[in-house]
Amino acid sequence: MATLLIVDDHEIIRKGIKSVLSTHPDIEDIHETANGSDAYQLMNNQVVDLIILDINLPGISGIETLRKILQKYPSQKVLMLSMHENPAIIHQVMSAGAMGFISKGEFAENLNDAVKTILSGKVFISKELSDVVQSSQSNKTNLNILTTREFEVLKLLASGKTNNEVADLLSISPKTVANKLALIKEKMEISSDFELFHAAKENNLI
Amino acid sequence: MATLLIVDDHEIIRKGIKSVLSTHPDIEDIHETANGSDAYQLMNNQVVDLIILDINLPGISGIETLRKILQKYPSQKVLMLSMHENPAIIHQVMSAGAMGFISKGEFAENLNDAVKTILSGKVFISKELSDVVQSSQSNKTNLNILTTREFEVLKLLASGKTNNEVADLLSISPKTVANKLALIKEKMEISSDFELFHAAKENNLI
DNA sequence: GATAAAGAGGGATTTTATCCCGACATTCAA
DNA sequence: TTGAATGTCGGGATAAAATCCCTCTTTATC
Repeated sequence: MATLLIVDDHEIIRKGIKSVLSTHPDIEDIHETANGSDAYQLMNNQVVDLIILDINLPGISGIETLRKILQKYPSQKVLMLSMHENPAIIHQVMSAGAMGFISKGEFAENLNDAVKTILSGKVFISKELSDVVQSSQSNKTNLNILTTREFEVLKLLASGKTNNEVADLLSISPKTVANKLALIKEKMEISSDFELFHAAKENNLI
Repeated sequence: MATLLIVDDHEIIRKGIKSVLSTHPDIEDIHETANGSDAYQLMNNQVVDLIILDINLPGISGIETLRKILQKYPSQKVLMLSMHENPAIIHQVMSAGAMGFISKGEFAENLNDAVKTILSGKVFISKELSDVVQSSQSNKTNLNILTTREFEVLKLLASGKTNNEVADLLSISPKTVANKLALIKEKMEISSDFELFHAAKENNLI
């Protein structure tokens, strides 16, 4: 028998998860919290076999929470849950030590499988998602390839600043900003501002 | 006793809704579909007292679905459901004839109230959200103030087209496109492209 | 018929974008 | 330790886009 902890700020999702898991035979107790700090708190006096952790949490993000928890409890099993299916993020959470990733779209079908797989000590990612991650490893649409300075420029631009404002903030010439932006676009294989915006958003820069 | 129809592409959400409503005494039957067309289909041979309709649906959007349904069944009670709390969208769905709006954040607390209120023939919006809508009526960050042509231009630009491409598509001068864009930004009180993309995305233009 | 609002676009100027280049610093391996 | 590679910063030139202001036509609306 296993103990679970569900961390998600939407009660509706928590109820949905519980409802899906209600048919699962091996679960004896399900705790829930609405945010990362509460989850971290709860773990002081409660051992759980598996944490189902949403990525988009208010306050401390799901990924930060994951890191914090694994730092203190390295063997803690965590299944990450996200609304979106962003390859870079999936890669990020798996590298950080999560035992599984599941998107809300495939949730209902795969959750019981995922829980069972992870409880038995194995990693769970649905075939569809692992394909997505695989194919994204080759292309350049992730931000890892950007230098720190490029990243900085992108972050400021993505937050709505103009070239000139960014130039002022970083004390460099507007010309440099424009040049960096061009380089960023080239590296990320992006042509329109729109795609750039999208990428920035996907990577939680905004 | 009432019959319900839940329309949401995420099974997890549908289960959550059902779970929350399980304590509701007046509901006898709950149907569910994953998209708008299925919902529309189902209504041919099934009368439901209330539809709980997600705004972000694959294919035909929730708002379009709402319009289509109300056109055929003008007295159909519909409670709209959204992940976000965008004043412009709330205003839009309520104007379109929805009987209520509820965001996934406040879902668990307010759903039973909302269902009860709407079934009794009254409109439901939580106090928090009605305040939000109220205060947004004064500022210009919604798209209702755009003319149809401006809207068209914005949609094309937001989809990643350049000024010149948009000009070609609409058979107008690139100059006009630029002028319209400036006007759009002014009306929406937006300075950067990124904010514009943001607004476009919030309003489901992308 | 007058007034207002929407659509289209010219003129001039500033800001960005694009591409290509050079200067300088750091890092890393031969 | 000396290249080679890479990162950072920007100039030059040209093209595209944005910005602000103004004119003109069409279409409602009163």
